[in-house]
Amino acid sequence: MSKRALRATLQVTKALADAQRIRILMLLATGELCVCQVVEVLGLAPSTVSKHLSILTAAELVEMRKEGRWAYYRLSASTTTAPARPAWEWIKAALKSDDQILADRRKLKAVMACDPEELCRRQRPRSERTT
Amino acid sequence: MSKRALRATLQVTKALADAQRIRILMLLATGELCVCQVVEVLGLAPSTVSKHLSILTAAELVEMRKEGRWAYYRLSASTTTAPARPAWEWIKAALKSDDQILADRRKLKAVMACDPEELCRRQRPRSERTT
DNA sequence: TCAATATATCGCCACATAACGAAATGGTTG
DNA sequence: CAACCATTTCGTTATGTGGCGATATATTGA
Repeated sequence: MSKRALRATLQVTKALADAQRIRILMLLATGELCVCQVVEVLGLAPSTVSKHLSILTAAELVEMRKEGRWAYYRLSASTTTAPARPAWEWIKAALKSDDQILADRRKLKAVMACDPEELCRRQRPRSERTT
Repeated sequence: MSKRALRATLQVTKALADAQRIRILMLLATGELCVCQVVEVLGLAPSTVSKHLSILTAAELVEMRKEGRWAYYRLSASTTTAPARPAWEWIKAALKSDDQILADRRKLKAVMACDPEELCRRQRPRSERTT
């Protein structure tokens, strides 16, 4: 935390400077989620969500756990405990009653109701009809 | 703090997601400065610095005071006291011993030694020779 | 009023970045 | 092994943003 602190700090602030990534963090605040669940709530392409998650991971705001074909993401220990925590607490508090965030949470509840298998099936490209 | 909190929050995180703006905030942490002093330390064009300051002002991280032709900027009350404060405290602490930031502080000390009039004279375009 | 001047705004250019679809990857299951 | 599948990586495109110089604005002082 001496030479290149600015670089590291900017990686975090840049990660936080995007609406979709904030939405993802707020979703993960409710607990661990797999990629397809985030995709379903945000309504973005899987590749896009994956990119956002990799940016959050690089900034150490988020951690990943692989289980078979599924990837589960959660807030990292450093987000909830380490130096960056105050920043995160501020954002979390500020957005507690934001319309978009509340809508996301409602949608998440619905998404959590059906299992990931079903979600992924729905997200598959339409071009897979018959061969 | 209910409907458009995300928009407001993003304005702050985006303002913090740029190296030059962080450098400016860290300079202002030492006290009020006028534009030409910031220009001298950062080594950027006055118009560029002015833009950065307006972005910081829009995010309410910084406040301005005009005195004659000079504009003096300082950290805003909301930066140092309001909700965003934890985020700022985190950044300030993280960059306390960053090389770039330390270099800026050293340069600022030199810049503070001569008065603004002199700084502005040096910053004027060379094309003003004779008519 | 007019010239000088500190800062702000505007127009432009170069580069960064978010989004997507297509293809690659790594893992599971038949 | 081969088909399948969730996720990631890659290539492309559209938009956003930082930088500068030129110009505009507002203030001082002659």
